[in-house]
Amino acid sequence: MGRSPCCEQAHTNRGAWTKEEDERLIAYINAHGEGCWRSLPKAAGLLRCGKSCRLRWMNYLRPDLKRGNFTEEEDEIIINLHALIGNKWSVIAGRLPGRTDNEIKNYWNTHIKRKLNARGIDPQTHRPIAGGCVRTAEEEAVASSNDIDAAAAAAEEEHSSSVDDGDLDLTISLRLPSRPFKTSPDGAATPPTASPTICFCYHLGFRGGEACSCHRASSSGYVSGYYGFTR
DNA sequence: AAAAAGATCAACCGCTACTTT
DNA sequence: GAAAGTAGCGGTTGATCTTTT
Repeated sequence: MGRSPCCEQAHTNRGAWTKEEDERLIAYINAHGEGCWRSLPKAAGLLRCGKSCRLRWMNYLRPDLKRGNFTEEEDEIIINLHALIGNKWSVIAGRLPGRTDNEIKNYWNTHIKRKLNARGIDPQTHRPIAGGCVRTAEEEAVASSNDIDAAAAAAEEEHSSSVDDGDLDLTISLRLPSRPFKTSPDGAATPPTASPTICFCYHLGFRGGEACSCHRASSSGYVSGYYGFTR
């Protein structure tokens, strides 16, 4: 599918934003609200692409942003959530009011990775470094689910003790194919079309505890992951 | 004081998911 | 159902700042 460029490269400014550009963007959004980023630059009189405007607003100009160092409490929340859901920076940011996904991503790469390494923990797997033993695929799968449970429990404990707006709840279900793979004349096996899935339903502390969005299953993936939230 | 190395973070790029036609 | 348009996400880059030699 073809995509048109998000902006006319030749007629847009790039690089650092000037004070005047910031002021224009703030004034425009204060007057008209967020929305339709593509047409915003023209309407606001900015020589920027919509993407750039959105990023600038979301990460630096929004009035509800919290600047300054991360607290120990925030560190632990980030670590626990990362153990649970991986590099879902926007989801993690959603649990830290005033923090942005970009800020958390940068903080993770510059501080927390090192912090975990210093603790002897692999930042990607959240397992002790220098394990040494080799697991089979089945053992790996079981171990992974146990790790997720542990991370969920840790995150829930952390969350309930430090964040005042809800509980963390993790639900994991596994759905295996109820029908066998089809075999084509050339011998190639193809999955059944009834979209068998392994469904991960994460509910990260949103009041109401709505069930996951499994009904929105990806049509392309045999294995799918979901995390659906409500406030 | 100057240069080099390392750390930080704002911004861009490419992609995917979602929505509309 | 397919194509096109848009918003948002995550990875990466590069400019700038800070620390070390």
